[in-house]
Amino acid sequence: MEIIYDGRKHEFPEKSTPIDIAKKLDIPLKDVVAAKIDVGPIDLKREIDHDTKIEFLTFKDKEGKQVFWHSSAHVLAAAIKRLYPEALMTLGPPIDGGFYYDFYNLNVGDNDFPDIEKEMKRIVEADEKFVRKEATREEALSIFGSNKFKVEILGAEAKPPITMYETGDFLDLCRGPHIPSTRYIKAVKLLKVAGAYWRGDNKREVLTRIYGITFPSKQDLDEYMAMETERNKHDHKRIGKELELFETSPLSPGSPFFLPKGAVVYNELLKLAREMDRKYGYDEIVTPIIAKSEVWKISGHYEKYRENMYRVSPFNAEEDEYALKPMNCPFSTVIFKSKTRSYRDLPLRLADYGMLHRYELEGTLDGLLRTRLFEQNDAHIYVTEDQVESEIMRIFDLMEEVYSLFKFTPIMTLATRPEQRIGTEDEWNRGEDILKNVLEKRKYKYTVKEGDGAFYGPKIDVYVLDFTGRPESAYAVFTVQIDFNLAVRFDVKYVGPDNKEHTPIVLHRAVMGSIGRFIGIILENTAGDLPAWLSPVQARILTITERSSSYAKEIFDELFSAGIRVELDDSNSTLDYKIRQSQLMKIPYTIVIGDKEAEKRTIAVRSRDGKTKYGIDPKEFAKEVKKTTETRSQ
RNA sequence: GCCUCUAUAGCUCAGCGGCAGAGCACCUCACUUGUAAUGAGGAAACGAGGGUUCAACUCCCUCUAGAGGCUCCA
Repeated sequence: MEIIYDGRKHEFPEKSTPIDIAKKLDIPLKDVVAAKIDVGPIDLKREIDHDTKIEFLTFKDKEGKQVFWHSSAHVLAAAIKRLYPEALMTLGPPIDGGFYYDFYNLNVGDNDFPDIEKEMKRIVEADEKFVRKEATREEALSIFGSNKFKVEILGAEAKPPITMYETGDFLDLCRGPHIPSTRYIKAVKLLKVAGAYWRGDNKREVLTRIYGITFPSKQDLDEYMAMETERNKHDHKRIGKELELFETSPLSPGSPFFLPKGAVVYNELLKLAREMDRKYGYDEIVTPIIAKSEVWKISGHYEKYRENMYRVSPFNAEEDEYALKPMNCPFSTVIFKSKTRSYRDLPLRLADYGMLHRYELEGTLDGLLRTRLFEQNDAHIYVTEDQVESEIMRIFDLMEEVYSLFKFTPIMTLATRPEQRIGTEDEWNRGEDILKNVLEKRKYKYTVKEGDGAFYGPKIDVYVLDFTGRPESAYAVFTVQIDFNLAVRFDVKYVGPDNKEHTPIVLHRAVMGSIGRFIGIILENTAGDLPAWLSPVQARILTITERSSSYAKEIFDELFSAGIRVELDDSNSTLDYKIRQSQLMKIPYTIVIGDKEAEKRTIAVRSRDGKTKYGIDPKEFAKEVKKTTETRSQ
């Protein structure tokens, strides 16, 4: 078959699939589908619209979803145009979970959704065809000239011929492709309305962004809604409240208050962090939480980061300004410089778990995941140039050991040189090469974020997905950064084998992002079913009647002195009730004590999945729990 | 910081321009129970400050806090 793409003819075997074509021409699959409209049938999961004979991908394919939702965005825009003629259309792309469309000069809230949805359904039921039209730039400008956003698009990126799609009385600039007709959209749901900046630039116009999702059947929508409900169960803020782990208070917005149970989890993770750091050759240091702002002026952060710092003046205004530290970096230099260092001292690994304060903007706070106060399991490693790679490998060894304890799906990114940066091109080249090299050697899948590095060096970040696997809700948990800046700024030197002074390179790393964030991520991933070693209460003892109270107390004492985190519930409510409470608190082991147990001096152990074992020896149980706690097995 | 929304009891949620409602949790009493909610009774709330009104929890404004986005970010 013959395919015309970009003005040139390409010859393909008759049975070529769009995937083959996309690969050969090195273009996105969806463009092939668009091109294919004029080409004729190709063997792929597909549907053909019986009226238009247009072939399109089914909703089941990822590309098909994108096409479907993109078309839905057009339907939304068409509905808005009818209901709010004064609104200006801008852009409306498909996204991972649906689509959005940005409007200028539109003021709606979610209470308007029912009306908009109704209008969309009207368009859907009208069975409007998506008709592709072509125009020259001049023709397009005459059509969209009154819309400055469309004019900007036409000026900036659209290459002639300009393509437009018409749906009924609605015409929009669009590359396509689209589904043949609106009638394939069987279920419509608008999700949320949000403000967004034109071109993502917070100095440009604020647009009204409406998010929505559509499906080819009502049933798909129902499934989606069920999934959303399930997702809600994984919300760490909810879980934190229900399991009595942490609170938030207007007394200190953005700073979590860990309750006794939450503090147990917190400290268990700190313990893990310390054990790992010890194993991998780190020394822990403890440094001030507040210091003269001078420090950040030297480091360069003051210039860039001042707005996010908690700055304080002591009693006399003339005194130097102080600031709560937003990062630990500069303090490790004081430790390094406390004596003359030799190349034999390197790598020097200094771990610092200091409390950090960053005045994050109000709208960005998010439970434990984004806070104003947090504690990183942070470290700074001073290395010579030829130690950089092996040291980063070692950091990843540590990371893998920690992450193997959790069922995480990590996403890795390599962030490269930003526009505003310090250090030589040569340093950046070498730094980025080393990071790339490490990623390749470890066979990690990663994406490159061009220009996203720190001003002082490139970095690798690791994000963890929540249980729905949606990348937009991923938070960075791990980071490793190469820093060309710190040692220079603070005049840090070591003596090399040549008996001359050299400037070390500093590596920054954080394994858990912050302890609090890590807890949040774990809660989202487990829905609160923490592994026994991390559970604030590992076992709860329930009595069936008051007759068993004294034996239950004996068991409690025994487990407690064995170091197990145990609770006793000998209240006089029913067993069913107590079981339910224990289950709701997600306690790994529920121990039931009745007459039979007291008589035989055993316990009955119910695990979280509802399975119960009777006649267990309490000593054996204690031993088992202690072992799983120490080895951190599931 | 920007956009939209929200704020009623410890929690989840009703409600209305004219006396504040429920379920769970809590307290008391009864019940003494074998693997996900025993029954009865009781105590407990309209985020803060202005304004409109005879009257505001309800309408308007400001503030504070929260949710979801945007911009940021461990």
